[in-house]
Amino acid sequence: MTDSPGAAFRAEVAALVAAAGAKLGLASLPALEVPPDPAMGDLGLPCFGLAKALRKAPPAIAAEVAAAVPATGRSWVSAVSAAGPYVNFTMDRARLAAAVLADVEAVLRAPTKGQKVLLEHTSANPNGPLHVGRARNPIVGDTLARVYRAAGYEVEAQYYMDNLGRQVATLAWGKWNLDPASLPPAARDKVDHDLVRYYQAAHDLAKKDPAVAEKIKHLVEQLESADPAILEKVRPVYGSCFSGMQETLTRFGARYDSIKDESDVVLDGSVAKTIGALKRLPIAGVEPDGANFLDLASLLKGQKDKFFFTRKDGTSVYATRDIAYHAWKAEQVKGKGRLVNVLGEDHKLQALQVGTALDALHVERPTVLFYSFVSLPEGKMSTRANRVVFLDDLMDEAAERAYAEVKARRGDELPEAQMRAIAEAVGIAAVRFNIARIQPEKPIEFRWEEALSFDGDAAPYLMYAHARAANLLKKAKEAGLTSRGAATPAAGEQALAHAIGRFAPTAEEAAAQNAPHRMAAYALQLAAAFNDYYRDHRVLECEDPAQRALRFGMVAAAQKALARTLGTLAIPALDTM
RNA sequence: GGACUUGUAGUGUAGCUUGGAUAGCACAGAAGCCUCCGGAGCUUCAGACCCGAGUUCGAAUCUCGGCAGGUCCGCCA
Repeated sequence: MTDSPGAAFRAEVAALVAAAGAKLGLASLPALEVPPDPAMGDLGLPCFGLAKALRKAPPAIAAEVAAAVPATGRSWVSAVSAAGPYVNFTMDRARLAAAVLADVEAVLRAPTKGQKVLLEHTSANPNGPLHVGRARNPIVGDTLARVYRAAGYEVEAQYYMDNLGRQVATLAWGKWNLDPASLPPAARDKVDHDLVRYYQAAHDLAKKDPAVAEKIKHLVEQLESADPAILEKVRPVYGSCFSGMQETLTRFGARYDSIKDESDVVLDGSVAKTIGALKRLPIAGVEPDGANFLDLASLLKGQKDKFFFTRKDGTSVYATRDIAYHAWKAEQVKGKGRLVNVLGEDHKLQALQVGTALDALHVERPTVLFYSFVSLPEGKMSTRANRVVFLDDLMDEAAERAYAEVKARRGDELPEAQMRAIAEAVGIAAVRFNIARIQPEKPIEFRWEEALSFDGDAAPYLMYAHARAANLLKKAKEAGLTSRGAATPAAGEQALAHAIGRFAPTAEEAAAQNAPHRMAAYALQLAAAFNDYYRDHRVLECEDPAQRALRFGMVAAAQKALARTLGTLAIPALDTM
């Protein structure tokens, strides 16, 4: 697999700089950086750090280094120049533009990594509808999965079904024992909204009535031991709740490749095995009442030092089963990949405990991407306090507002059904993008106007750029245009090609840093680059056939690049909107 | 109280990992651009690194201390 043009260029510059450094007798060289203005070059070497060793002013050093760069071995480097204290290297952009024109798919393709990424995200308890506070998990997780794929990894996106434990037990007990007539009406006619009423009522009842609390506790115990009979009895309840949640996630564009039940790791003996292994660790200890713990005082600073992995009766806690689950996951990718988790910041301590335990067991720990909460101006989202925005409602509202926009613009030319379909795509993409573009560790205060914004740095801007390209291509094809016999790419083509060429490197960087929001930033840059080109280069009206073919080819390449980029963000690439 | 995390124009953000050349983008504001390949677009103007020390030739970026917001500190999940 050949390197993308950007990677090949960087490697070449590194080799040239190393050769120049050797000629001047320099042991170490500063890191390359990207100049602020592309007119200066594509990579620059700052010479400040060399001033002390050489006892010369940085600009003089830059001139010397530039002169020492060998003239041979230049394939992607078209110019080397000293600019003040920097040595700048310019990429052969005509060659890049030619590569984009010849085979844009090859330019967009990141080299296959031959590595698998098992990526766990969302994994919400199946006891009620998803709200916007939780929605950041599928957005970050699903986008990251798509970015990893674009970066050349094989990805399995997994949902960990927490089907043991109190939440499911409470839901099931409520469903079996409560009279629907005694419950408040469901917020909407959808199974997860219907079922959450039983969960809430049972939860409230357990707080007031010790007998109910005892019954639920007993059910939890039966579940934790993964009693098959009980499991089969509970499964239809949480299963139908999950089907409602899945409907929401599917509409939201989030896809899973697999679902792993928590009960599996109990049934297959992993949990028992994990408990045994943990007990044998040097840092393991036992309380007088029989509860087992790991003493993490020497490993975690300032946190709770005792991490309990069994109760006094010897049963496992959630975190113990999580360790067993991760040991199982590690086995799945052993020697051929790695684990990535997307978790809310409230799981930080728990992830630290699980990770530390995995280290002690010599099992590869996952890398974890934490996101901060989406809260309301009034405070943290809470269903019980009636301070919550459901994802279903947000998507409805987004689609409704988008419909108003489509209707205003295209009302007299498009059929109703098509306008509805466009509105659905635009509205949901806007909601996703408005969160996806923000660095995960930044807290977000939810405001309807911002979540639903269609202006500026937003999904409709990206979708519009693609629709423009697609529409233009359609007309060009009808006019019989092709990209054969194209003229030589000039500055305009080179600028657009440069933006297109950044796709694969951006995906690789975003994957390496677990930073899906970088893909969103890139998408805005690519769309802006296309809009610049579109503004300055008429295609259909171009008189010169060679120029026209060149422009057609560039727009065709840009359309493909935009479609690929939108795909990593789960934004539909519409041909018309 | 402790640990972790965030603080960038009026507002929302990028850049911080790997310190460097005019801190990028958008909304709102001001002024413009369709005899148009769709104006959900484009051009111009104005406006910001929480405070204070330190390290460095150089700090939005690294370190320390404040201040402010968020999260966590269950033999719950």
